[in-house]
Amino acid sequence: MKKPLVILAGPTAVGKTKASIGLAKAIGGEIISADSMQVYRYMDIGSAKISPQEMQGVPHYLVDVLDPRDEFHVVRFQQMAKQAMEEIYSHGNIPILVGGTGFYIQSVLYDIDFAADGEDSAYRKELEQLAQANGAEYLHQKLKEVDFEYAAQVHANNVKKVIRALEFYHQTGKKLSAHNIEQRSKESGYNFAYFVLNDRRAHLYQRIDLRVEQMLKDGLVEEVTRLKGMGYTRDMVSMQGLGYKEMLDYLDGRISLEEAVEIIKRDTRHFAKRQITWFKREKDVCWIDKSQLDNREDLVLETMLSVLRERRIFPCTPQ
RNA sequence: GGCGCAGUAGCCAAGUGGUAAGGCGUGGGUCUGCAACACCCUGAUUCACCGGUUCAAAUCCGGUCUGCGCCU
Repeated sequence: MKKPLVILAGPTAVGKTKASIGLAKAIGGEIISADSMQVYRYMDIGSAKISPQEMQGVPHYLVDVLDPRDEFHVVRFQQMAKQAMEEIYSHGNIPILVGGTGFYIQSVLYDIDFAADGEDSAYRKELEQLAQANGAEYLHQKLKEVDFEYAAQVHANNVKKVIRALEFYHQTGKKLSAHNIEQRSKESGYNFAYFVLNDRRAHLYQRIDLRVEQMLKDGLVEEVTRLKGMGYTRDMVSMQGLGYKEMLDYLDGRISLEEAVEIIKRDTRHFAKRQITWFKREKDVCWIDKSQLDNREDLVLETMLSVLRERRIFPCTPQ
């Protein structure tokens, strides 16, 4: 019997957090954050982290658990999320995965096997230097020799991905392209419902702008100043988050505050667009368009509950 | 009213006789260990309008309109 799993995803600033609380309370769920920034401590404003009051007693996992110095990536997320799910199941509750990082969600939903053991930083560095010295084409050519199919898929300019594919081959002796095909064909081991909360593009963009303004009022500059003072620097994954890297640029005098704010707004819009693109090709997704529900939270919740009942993830309580 | 300068895609903008660079935005997409990352694709049958010169005009000439500046 497959275990139940509820997913609530969507682009940044649609209102996932708010919807997630109502949902959790309605079905007796506990929330696992699928967010690459809210895991970090001290990064509250810029990551739009849920506050303890907002949680309203609903248990949350993977929020505030890492130091900004720590590395965070899919594999780590997958491990931590699975562990949290075990705990939630042991309580007899339903885990709700809430967040906007599609890749992270996919990693647990389909239990993707990332194979190999960790990264080979020495080898990576070597490849990076090769790319630097001989150009991206050169590295892409090398990839062609070991994994023609993957090389055909990935653009030579996408050095990061080319390096990973080469590293994968270096570590496992297998082609990443073959591995991907294998993983892609997997069926989910969960009885799941995958909701994607969405809104009209123009309205979403408007919300993003407003939210960035609000972050400023809430003290984003002060937050980043504090982080900088604690010794966190831009080469850390955490400091590459939206709103953080731009504020560091401002604090270092590279750009004005106005420029930083404009860049944050623009890049957040770009980000939201990319998120939507991701969810569009995800299969078995249930889209919930807020604009078609008059932006009413009760209707959003009711829509989700009816799907859950239909799939028998959340049993209809006998009247 | 007179003189001068300007008018090129949603915005910025190159091009000054040979068949419309580029950037930004927008839209679409890729992604299987950095994913709030990285990367790819994406507009002008036409250069304010009308007419003329020329084999050929965004580019030259005349007129009209609009904006800006100066003068009266």
